[in-house]
Amino acid sequence: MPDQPPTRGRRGTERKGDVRERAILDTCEVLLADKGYDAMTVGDIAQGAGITRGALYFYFGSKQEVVTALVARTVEHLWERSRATAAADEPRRAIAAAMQRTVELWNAHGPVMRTAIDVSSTVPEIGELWDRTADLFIAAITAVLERAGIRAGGEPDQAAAMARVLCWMIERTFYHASQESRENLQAASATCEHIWLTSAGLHPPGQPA
Amino acid sequence: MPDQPPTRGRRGTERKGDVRERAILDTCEVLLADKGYDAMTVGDIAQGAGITRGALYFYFGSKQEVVTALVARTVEHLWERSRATAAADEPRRAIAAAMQRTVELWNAHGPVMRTAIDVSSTVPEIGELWDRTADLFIAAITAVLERAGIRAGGEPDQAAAMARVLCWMIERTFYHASQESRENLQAASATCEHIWLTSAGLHPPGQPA
DNA sequence: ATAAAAATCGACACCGTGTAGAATTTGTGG
DNA sequence: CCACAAATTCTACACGGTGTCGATTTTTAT
Repeated sequence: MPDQPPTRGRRGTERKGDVRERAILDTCEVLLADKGYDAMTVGDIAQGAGITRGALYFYFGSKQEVVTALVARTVEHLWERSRATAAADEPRRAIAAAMQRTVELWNAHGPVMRTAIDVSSTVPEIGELWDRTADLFIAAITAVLERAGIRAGGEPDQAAAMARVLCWMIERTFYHASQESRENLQAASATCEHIWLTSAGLHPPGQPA
Repeated sequence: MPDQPPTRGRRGTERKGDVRERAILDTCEVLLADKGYDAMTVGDIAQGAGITRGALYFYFGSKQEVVTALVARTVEHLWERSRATAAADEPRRAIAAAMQRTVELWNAHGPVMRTAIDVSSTVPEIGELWDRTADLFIAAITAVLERAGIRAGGEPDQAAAMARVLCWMIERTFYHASQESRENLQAASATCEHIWLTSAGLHPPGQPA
């Protein structure tokens, strides 16, 4: 069991291995951006981190585990920030804020996000991680839609169904746009926001004509 | 085997290899649904088709080529049917028809479609195939949006931008829903259609309340 | 019937993965 | 400083899947 050894004061927790582990994850992120998931070999990661394959297997049981840890580290970042602006703000403002935060995350970690999506179907752990993240988003979108009065449809959870679809729209759009350029991502985000607002029945603020 | 052995008249072009090739592709589709892309080995495909690995490599140069051919065969099916209802019909009817056709394709070949998406980033040929298909869709959606008068926005191609986003929305939603059940897919399709209509400014026909 | 083309097979080399055990470093208390 | 245990690293190996090659058998056309 990972127990806390009698840590002196506060700094006893910085084992050499912790640094290596971070180095491995960092290298992995670079390689992911560089050559992609399947082209990236365990040997590459080890070499980038300054150790041999054998040593890497001391920290992670497999290539998948490395990437899983990297994805976890990345989306965790998102979960915390998500809790902040949960369903507090005014709808239009909440939407804009959420989109902006998401754009920033994709700008900073696009390759990791894209890889997570790509391997979600083949690496169960990553799939679950991603699904949980999506559920968070869907819940947030649902909240906004309901506040805008969307129960209209026959089924009781019309808002949830729409939220799910809108979530996938954003995911997939960001997936593609983040591959092109930051400008593209920003523009795509605006388009998504527009459709989201329209679907919620909220007219875009400064709409000419 | 339902084959015409008499090479009389016109049927001389039915080489034995053509049958095998189809058998390989069929087996591949079954295995894709059964164990997924990476779990599926070239040996598995060969065995399912009743030949050895070595023989399979006479027809296809690699596992990727097999899957590429399978994807091509599947989406080709779509291109033809797409040309029929190009931009002819009345908007609302055109949308409904397109969605229904797409639902049917995903019901019949869900695993192939999902695999195509999954490996699009790692198998360039499949990526191109899929992008071309998406472009077809985007063009069709753009046509509908413009007919509904969507140039409103500042940029000249607001309709195209929205169409792209809507296309990805449908793709991703179908990807997930087709994994669950036919009912789910049908329901998801309805939700997508609703958002599409709303984005086009066309009120859904039988809307209560 | 026969020769070219088409199709099939078995064996081999290559590469990446994951494991095992030995060897080395690091931290700690006597 | 020394010894000992835990943490860390290395080298070597076995396994499985891929793709290639040359030999061999089956089809097909004449």
